[in-house]
Amino acid sequence: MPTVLCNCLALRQAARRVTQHYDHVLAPSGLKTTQFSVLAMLRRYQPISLGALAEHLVMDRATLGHNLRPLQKAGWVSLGAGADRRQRVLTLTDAGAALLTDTAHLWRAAQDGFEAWFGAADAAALRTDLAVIAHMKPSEGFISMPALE
Amino acid sequence: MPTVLCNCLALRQAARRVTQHYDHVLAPSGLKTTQFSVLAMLRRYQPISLGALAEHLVMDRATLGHNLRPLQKAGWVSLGAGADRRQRVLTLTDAGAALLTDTAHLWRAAQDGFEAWFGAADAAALRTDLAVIAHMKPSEGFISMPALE
DNA sequence: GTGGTTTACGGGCATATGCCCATAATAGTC
DNA sequence: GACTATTATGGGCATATGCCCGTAAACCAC
Repeated sequence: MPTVLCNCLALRQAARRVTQHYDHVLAPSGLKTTQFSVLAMLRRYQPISLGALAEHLVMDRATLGHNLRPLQKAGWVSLGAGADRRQRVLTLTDAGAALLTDTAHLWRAAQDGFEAWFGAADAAALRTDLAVIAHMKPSEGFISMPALE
Repeated sequence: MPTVLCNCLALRQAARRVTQHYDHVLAPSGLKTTQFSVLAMLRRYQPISLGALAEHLVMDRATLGHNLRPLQKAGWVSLGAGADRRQRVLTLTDAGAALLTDTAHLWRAAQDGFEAWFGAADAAALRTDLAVIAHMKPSEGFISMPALE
């Protein structure tokens, strides 16, 4: 088993492999894993601003903005105006909600397939570790810009 | 601590966050984390074909082909012809090797910064898990295309 | 209420990721 | 040796990722 020393490379490699698996299983729905994640998170928190949803997704605001483009074009997501006229409030359209419901069993299959191989308990423990990493803050000691400049 | 149920989303979120950290620290070198990984892996295995290097990186061949473009343009990587005229044999140029040497301390700083926060032993254990995931094969029971089609 | 600061987005740029298909070369078969 | 199958790569397409900068709105003094 080849292991790499770099924590970042190890994470990216694993993410690539697992994304391939989920993408394959989700393919019949026409959704990619990232898109499914956006829609699922949106369903949970709608109505919500672009920035707030990006935080939930641990994603750059601009990235989410770009990723929403195909979802709007497909008619799954609606961008309305919020009370604050700077904000754009996101909601799931009926078509988006229906698609999410229809795709749930595919996600379940991908999730079950992975956990059957890796172990459900191991997967849960791993997710906990990953959540800690995903939500770390520089103020907690994680140094993004060390004394190198 | 918000945790997500989806293993894939958890992995991608953590990968995004950690990539940001490494990218920030590597920024003075002009290299992104992915580019550093490609150059480092190439140094270790050169001379090597595109396909073989892609396997080491757990990356799609076409993706590596695209990622090599800016590295060639910058003069860090050289593509020569191999014994098999289908193959393109990759080697690190002198400039590429020098850049890698000069950037090593930045990668070390990023690595140390992460491990100081997450714990070196925990990070090593996590990398082991991630390596298992990155190198899983469908034949080992990981079902990429389940009985859904 | 004017002016400076912060916040929220969008556009542009570059890279990252991976699929599909086409092309070219090798290998295998008879 | 010709035909087929496999392998290695490149080009095109679409999405993913995140930076920077500009614009507009809200907030915050005073």
